[in-house]
Amino acid sequence: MLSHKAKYGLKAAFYLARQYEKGPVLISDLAAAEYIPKKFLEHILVELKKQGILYSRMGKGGGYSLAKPPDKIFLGQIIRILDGPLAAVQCVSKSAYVRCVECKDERTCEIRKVMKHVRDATAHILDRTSLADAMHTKLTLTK
Amino acid sequence: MLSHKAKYGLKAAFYLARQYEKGPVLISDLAAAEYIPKKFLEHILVELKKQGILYSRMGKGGGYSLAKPPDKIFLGQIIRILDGPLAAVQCVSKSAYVRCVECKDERTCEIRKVMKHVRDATAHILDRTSLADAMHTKLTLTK
DNA sequence: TTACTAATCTACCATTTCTATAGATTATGT
DNA sequence: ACATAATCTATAGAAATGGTAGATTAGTAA
Repeated sequence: MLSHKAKYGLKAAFYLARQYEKGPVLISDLAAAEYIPKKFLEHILVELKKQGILYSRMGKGGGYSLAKPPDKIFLGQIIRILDGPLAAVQCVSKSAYVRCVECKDERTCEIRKVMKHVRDATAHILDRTSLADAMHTKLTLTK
Repeated sequence: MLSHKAKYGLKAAFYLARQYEKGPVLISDLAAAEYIPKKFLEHILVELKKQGILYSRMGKGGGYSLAKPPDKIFLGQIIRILDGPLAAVQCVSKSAYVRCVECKDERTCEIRKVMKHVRDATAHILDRTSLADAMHTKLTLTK
């Protein structure tokens, strides 16, 4: 399950994408517009800034904006920053591989086999869908 | 991320699948064989039994076994029972739909759009892969 | 009917993670 | 110098997670 944190982060990113090149946005405005607790949002934005997704300025006329154009920011990046690896089991993660302690033989582990497929399928979507894609493309909603 | 609970549950299910039609298996044996804390495993097995995945008998000669053949039990069922819905956001779940409180318009929500794809992709895999499939089929490991 | 076996039930607890808030501080523009 | 707006540090409540303990009930075999 996506945490609130990641959900808020995505919402913020989309909001900033809609304001892209229209000047910086105040945390307060963002929080109010997307119904996100302001103080919580602060933490989220700082993390996204540290990872190069957002840009910010202090003081008068300051605020937050995207550090890159909306078609260069992918949902997978944002989710990994805020929720950690996409993989359902760590032994199948590319960005944060860790061997399962109780695993006797990784090569024959059925769970690993299947979860690797799942990981690849979700990464395939989330690492190719940019903010711009999600906003503009009419993604065919399967039923 | 898959919880330990679900991981243990899957491991237990695969173990019982390998013992299918060879008589009941003791919780203690299962726990020892798969390195699962016995008392914790108890809870997991009960849940899987309640949902019709497993069958059990008390007393001498008792133990646990699969309630259905390994090709009739799908990983998605087990994971849902132990970890809840597969969907990353509830508003996209088929088995446990809940509207997102802060959502202004579900039809235009970008997060929902993308996460629906992700849900469909993972459900497509997990609801079609049976214990037997995962054990026998040589699933092509994508790279 | 007694003894043994093995699952079941109820309750509890420690730890971590998640979500959120408070207040002081630092940077910036005018 | 002043107002503004992000940043930093610390904290705290709530929920989820992982795990344990002990008494109880159901079934088997003698």
